[in-house]
Amino acid sequence: MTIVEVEGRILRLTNLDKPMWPELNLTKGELLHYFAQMASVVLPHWQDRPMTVVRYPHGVEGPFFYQKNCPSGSPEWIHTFSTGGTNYVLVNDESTLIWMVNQGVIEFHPAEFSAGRPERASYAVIDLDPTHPFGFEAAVEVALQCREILLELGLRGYPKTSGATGVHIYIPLEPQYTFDVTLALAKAVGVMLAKAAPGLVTLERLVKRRQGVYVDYLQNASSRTLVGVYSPRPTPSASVSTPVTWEELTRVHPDEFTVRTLPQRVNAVGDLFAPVLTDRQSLDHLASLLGRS
DNA sequence: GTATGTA
DNA sequence: TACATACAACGCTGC
DNA sequence: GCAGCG
Ligand SMILES: [Mn+2]
Ligand SMILES: [Mn+2]
Repeated sequence: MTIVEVEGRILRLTNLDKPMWPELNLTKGELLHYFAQMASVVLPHWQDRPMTVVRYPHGVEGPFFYQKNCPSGSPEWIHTFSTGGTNYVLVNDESTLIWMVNQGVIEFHPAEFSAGRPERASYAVIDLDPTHPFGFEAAVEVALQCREILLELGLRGYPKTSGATGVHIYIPLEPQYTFDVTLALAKAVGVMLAKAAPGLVTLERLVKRRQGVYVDYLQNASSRTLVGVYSPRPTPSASVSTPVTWEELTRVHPDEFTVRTLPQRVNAVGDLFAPVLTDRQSLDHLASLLGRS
């Protein structure tokens, strides 16, 4: 056991040599180091967002479980937010982040709203999920189409890899729109994509009938979460959900962005998702499109 | 990974 | 003391 | 009504 001090708080870190990705010999200690390096970039994106996490106490090859409620026995300085009978952790500082990673958390899924305004979405999201044998390249093709459609609608979107084979496009918004509005927007974009690229894009909800890149517009709901930006994934490569520019989207592969490579990249290119925090857009000019659906 | 319940 | 168990569910959709 | 979905 190792005692560290983070932001003046004493943390007991356990099993630092435990392999979280045994195949890569990537330990919990190294994962903690990743988050220590990334904290200043990650925390603004997760601030005040009720957090769902996925824990792998024995590494990615072992069993996992989702966690929404702040567990009993957590430090008293952990901030929480209660809604609908669930007491969520707010990952608002580095000490909370480090404490959670020591608990075996690998995936962080922040809510799409802020605790301060739980009825209003911070962004709409276009979640592109390719089915087998379609892959990341197909998702990218749809993402680029999506960029054009959004621009025609007068909107700017910001892409990131999901860390698996998909792409997430965030459309940051003025915090005044409810989730029925963001759902209507994503659905309208999905319909336009399906029209522009039939055979490649699908809105089929039944997995066994689905073929192509699924536009998962139903992710736009207050009860839904998406893997957060800069969150690791329990993949063989220890990939990370990573913001990319539209220009590089066509020449990257999600497995090149990992727990081991991301700190260097962020030092080089900065936080490409920073605009998601500042470029808050209006949907008022789309009232007729989003009116009723 | 840790708290809690039960034998 | 030892061992088992919990740790998320919500709301919509298509049949 | 209920299974399927993420
Ligand atoms: Mn996805
Ligand atoms: Mn999805």
